[in-house]
Amino acid sequence: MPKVVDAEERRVELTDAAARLIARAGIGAATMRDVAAEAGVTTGALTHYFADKRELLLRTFEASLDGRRAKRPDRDPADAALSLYDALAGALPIDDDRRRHWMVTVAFCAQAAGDHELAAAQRDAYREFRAHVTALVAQIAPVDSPQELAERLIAQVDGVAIQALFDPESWPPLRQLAALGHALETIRLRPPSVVARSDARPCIPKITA
Amino acid sequence: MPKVVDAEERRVELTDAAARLIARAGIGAATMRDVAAEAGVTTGALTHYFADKRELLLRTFEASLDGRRAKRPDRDPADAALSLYDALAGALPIDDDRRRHWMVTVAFCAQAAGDHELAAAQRDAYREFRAHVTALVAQIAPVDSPQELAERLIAQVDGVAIQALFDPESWPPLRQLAALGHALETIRLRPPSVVARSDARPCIPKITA
DNA sequence: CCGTTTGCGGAACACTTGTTATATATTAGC
DNA sequence: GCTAATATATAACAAGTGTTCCGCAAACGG
Repeated sequence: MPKVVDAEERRVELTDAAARLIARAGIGAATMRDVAAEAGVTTGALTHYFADKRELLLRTFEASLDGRRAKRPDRDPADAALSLYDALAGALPIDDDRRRHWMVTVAFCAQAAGDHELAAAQRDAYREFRAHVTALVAQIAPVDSPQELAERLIAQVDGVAIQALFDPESWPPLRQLAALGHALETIRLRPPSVVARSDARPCIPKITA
Repeated sequence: MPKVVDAEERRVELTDAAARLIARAGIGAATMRDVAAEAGVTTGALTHYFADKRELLLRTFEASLDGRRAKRPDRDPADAALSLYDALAGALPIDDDRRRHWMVTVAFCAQAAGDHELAAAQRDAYREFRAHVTALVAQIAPVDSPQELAERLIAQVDGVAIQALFDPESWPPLRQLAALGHALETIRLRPPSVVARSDARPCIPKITA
């Protein structure tokens, strides 16, 4: 056997370069040659690890997802409130990493239009995220529909993220986090069942009017 | 003078074709020739009305914005609540028109990465929308910060829209409108006296920005 | 009716694209 | 050291790209 090289690790390096390039110069600048150059190789290496550009893009998106998941701080799994906060904060473009992931996501969405398989990947990623947040919400607040509450939280965060992406001046990180904090307050404030429960984990103060 | 033709109207026809194509097959399929074909002309006509492809894309985005604005039902301007509902519902992909606009927006965002001018156009469009919604909110609910409430409403709607775009099965129109309705309830449920924002302690872990 | 100006089809151009094929270097097992 | 297999550089290719240019048809002002 020849030169030993972890193919999967190599793929990560390449998709990382692709992500960097996409975030910096847009999907239009992400040509095969340029991605290869960004990774410090040539197209020969690229085609060796990816069947075609479409697969490169798909893997780049998935690798970006995995990267974000891996970067979630591992907290005490019993503390669902903190985990929920981490999950939602992970979707805010408040540092280069998260901003990069959002750029990749936007580029991927644009490419997914008219491409059934890419669209399915995007949809499934969202569904998984929703399931994750829903489970956390269910642990914290036994509302009648944890899924709807989770969707509301995700929508809130994503909406802020979209605006922050192209108007960072109006949305400095602290402001984004403040918006997230406000959204999380609703867990304690709105559902009457939660207000009644006094044993709810008191990470966020219960506000009594 | 030669054949009389309203240049601006012609441009709208062309950008309309571009928008249709982008929504149907993605930004990648929106080549000069294909856009021309979609409009029933050739590239000669396209280049006659737009300096280059970049300008075509920019105008397509702006035309899509204008088109949506024009399609807002003109209600009694005194009824700010209805106007607010219209404005927000206009951002939900609940019919072909609105879905088309969202597809154009996503494609535009993807292209705006790394392009300062396009990014500015996207940002300004958002800011204008925010100002509009803020004004309506201020008319309805005299909260301490109508802008923050407006931002929250917009974020909620946009977040739902993003998810609905690529997972329409999970987000039929009625469900999207239900989410909007729920978001609007907060205006009446949380009057300024109850909000009590000043003493809301953020007992949430800090994240380095 | 004529000259001029505009609208636009159509082809040509220069270049970039994704992809494929080939050559070379590198390494593991024997 | 030989062989075989892999990793990657390099070059070539065909298709498609945005853009430019030319030419003709149409229609207004005179």
